[in-house]
Amino acid sequence: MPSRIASVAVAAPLETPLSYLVPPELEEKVTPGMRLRVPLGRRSAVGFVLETAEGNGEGLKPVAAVLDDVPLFPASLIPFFRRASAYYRHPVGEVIRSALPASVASDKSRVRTLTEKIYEASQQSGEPSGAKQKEMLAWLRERGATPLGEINRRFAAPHAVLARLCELGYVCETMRERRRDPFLDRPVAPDTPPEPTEEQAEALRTISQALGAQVYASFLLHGVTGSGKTEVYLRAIADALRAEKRALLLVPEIALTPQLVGRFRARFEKSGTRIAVLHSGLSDGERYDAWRSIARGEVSIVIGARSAIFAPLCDVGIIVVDEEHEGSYKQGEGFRYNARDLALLRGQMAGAVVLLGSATPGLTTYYRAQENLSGYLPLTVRALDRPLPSVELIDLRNERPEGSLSSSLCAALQQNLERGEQSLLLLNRRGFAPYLICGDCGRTFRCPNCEITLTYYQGRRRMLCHYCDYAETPPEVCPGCGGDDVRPEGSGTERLEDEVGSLFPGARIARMDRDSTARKGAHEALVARMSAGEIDILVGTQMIAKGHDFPGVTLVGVVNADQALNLPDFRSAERAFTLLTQVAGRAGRGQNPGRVLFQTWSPEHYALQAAVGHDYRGFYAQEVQMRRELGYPPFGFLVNLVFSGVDAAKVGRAASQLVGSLPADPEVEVLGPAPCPLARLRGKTRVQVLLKGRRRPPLHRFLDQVDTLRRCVPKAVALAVDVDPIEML
DNA sequence: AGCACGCCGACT
DNA sequence: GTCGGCGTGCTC
Repeated sequence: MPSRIASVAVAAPLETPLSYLVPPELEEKVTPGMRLRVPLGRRSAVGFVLETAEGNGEGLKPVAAVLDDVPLFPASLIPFFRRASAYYRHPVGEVIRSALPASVASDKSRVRTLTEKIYEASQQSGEPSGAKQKEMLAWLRERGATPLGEINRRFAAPHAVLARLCELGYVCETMRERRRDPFLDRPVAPDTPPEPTEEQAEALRTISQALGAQVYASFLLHGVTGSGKTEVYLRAIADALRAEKRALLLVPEIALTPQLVGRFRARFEKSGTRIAVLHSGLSDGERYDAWRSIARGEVSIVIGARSAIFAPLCDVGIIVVDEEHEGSYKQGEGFRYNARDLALLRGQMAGAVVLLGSATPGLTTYYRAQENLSGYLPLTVRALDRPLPSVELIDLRNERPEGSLSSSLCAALQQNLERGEQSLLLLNRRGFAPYLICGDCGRTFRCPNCEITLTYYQGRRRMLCHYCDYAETPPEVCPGCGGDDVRPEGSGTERLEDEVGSLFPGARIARMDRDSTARKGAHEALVARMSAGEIDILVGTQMIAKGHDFPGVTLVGVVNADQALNLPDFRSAERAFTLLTQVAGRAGRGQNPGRVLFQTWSPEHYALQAAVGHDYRGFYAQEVQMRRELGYPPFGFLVNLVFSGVDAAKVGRAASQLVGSLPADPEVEVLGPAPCPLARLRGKTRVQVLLKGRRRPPLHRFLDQVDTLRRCVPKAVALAVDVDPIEML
């Protein structure tokens, strides 16, 4: 006898979905996108319905319960989840679980939907007799539907009055699901859209045409810093909304500031367009509310970081990825997806326009545009015709400064202070010093769990590991030789801040890095102080290079421009060029022209030379040649297999064994096993095997072999498959 | 991931 | 003899 069968992605590392019998009384509710409780072995688990069909239900267990009233995501997203799962070699159930807000994915922490009472003036004309009643009714008539919370804020003890107004029929009371969203609480004034420049208008015409065609198209919006990419996003999205479509905007987490959200609200809210903001600062409840609201179709624009690519939005017309080159779009563990790449996939599957924006596009993105695999929309002119800042290199080999700052950089800072203009100093390293060393015996202090030195923090008198939570108090005397000359070596932002403080005693100095912005609101506060001109010199890590427009900054100094170049990674030149170009772009955004100084030991390096000349094309030409010769992206594709476990011998054995059993394949190069650059992390030994292929399909077929062989990897060794890795530390 | 089964060492 | 160690394998 045929029965209803549901294919369920269980939130567990199972390669395939499981089939369950749908009891007749649940048939109506078991539809794609629904969350279920299903029996799994001797326990039960959460699962997501992928599809249902008629079939032979013999031997199948029945669905235990349906956990939602409405699906958590539209059925149209399911093929997308499946493709993402196949591409990144990660179980579908886990893919869906990491897509959903944490509170929904497990049913341990159950989030209750908050409701609130809404009061609205009815059609009934006339006036009540009481003065208080009159006042409140007039207020409600003017405001429209108002939640009780707001009425409470305006009127003291409104209950009796409200009840009477309802009784008389002047006001109706309804319940509504409450939305909690800190970004959307503050009022914003509508903006006046600026007239697009010629280049912006040209880009918008092209995008508009693609939107009209209602088929997939991708574009690179290549705009120098300050050229007005956001205005293009705003207008392109407005265009999509006019065609009854919805929009998704991805931004790097750091850019998720009130400013950006504010610009979108100012542009769209007056027309009643609802915006949802998904960001890491949301509580479980807030995230859940935003998600539900999107799933119910109440939202037209979703703004969010990486994971927003999975937002349950229907009828997506346009997906914008701002700062598409950013590494933060790649999730570094678990389900290791890249939201930028998934944006292209989702756009393809939805027939949407995908707009990738950057001043320094990722090499692969630019290559795709060169090969006409996507459209190319250049913005070369800075708004208000501001010139690009002048960039100079300071050769540290000639200067050999005593502290971190060369005399030229000091002089420039001094000059800027005298003029009353602001400066940024970039040093991409947190803490006081990267390590402590004993001056007598040379002993350094390492993390017992990780293969790195402990970073010294002078303010806190602590040594901290930046990878695990390990912390210890620095010793007074060297535990090895008893010497008392234990001293910090090298410098980080904390030391630089001190140094700058003693060089310029009168200056107002602040520091921006992950440590100084850990507290909620601290980052925002620093940005506000900087914008208000209350800081003369801002010292910081790459955080200062991103997302902010400080018009008062006319000098940018990079303390160690080589740092990014010396990482063991084929992308180090690209990363250095991007960082330097981005930070250089912070100078001279206001009235006065900008000046940028890079301190370096290798001034001849092409990444530095290109950054000096604001020469993306020059950098690209050099870099692409190297990539072509070595078969790196975009001329080849990589998959990194990372083995890790507490027992070093087992990890090594598992890796060698797997590599030994892999069949020879002319299309795939197997490099390794070799220790990861961070050979030990959080107490686990890590070994990697890098797979390299000139073409994607054979490489992915090869991964089927890996999937088969991974069954032989003992449980004590974890194997992570990282498709298109961007950091291999 | 759980959770059980299973096959080897020191205990009532 | 059994309590429990964790290595291996399965979950519709």
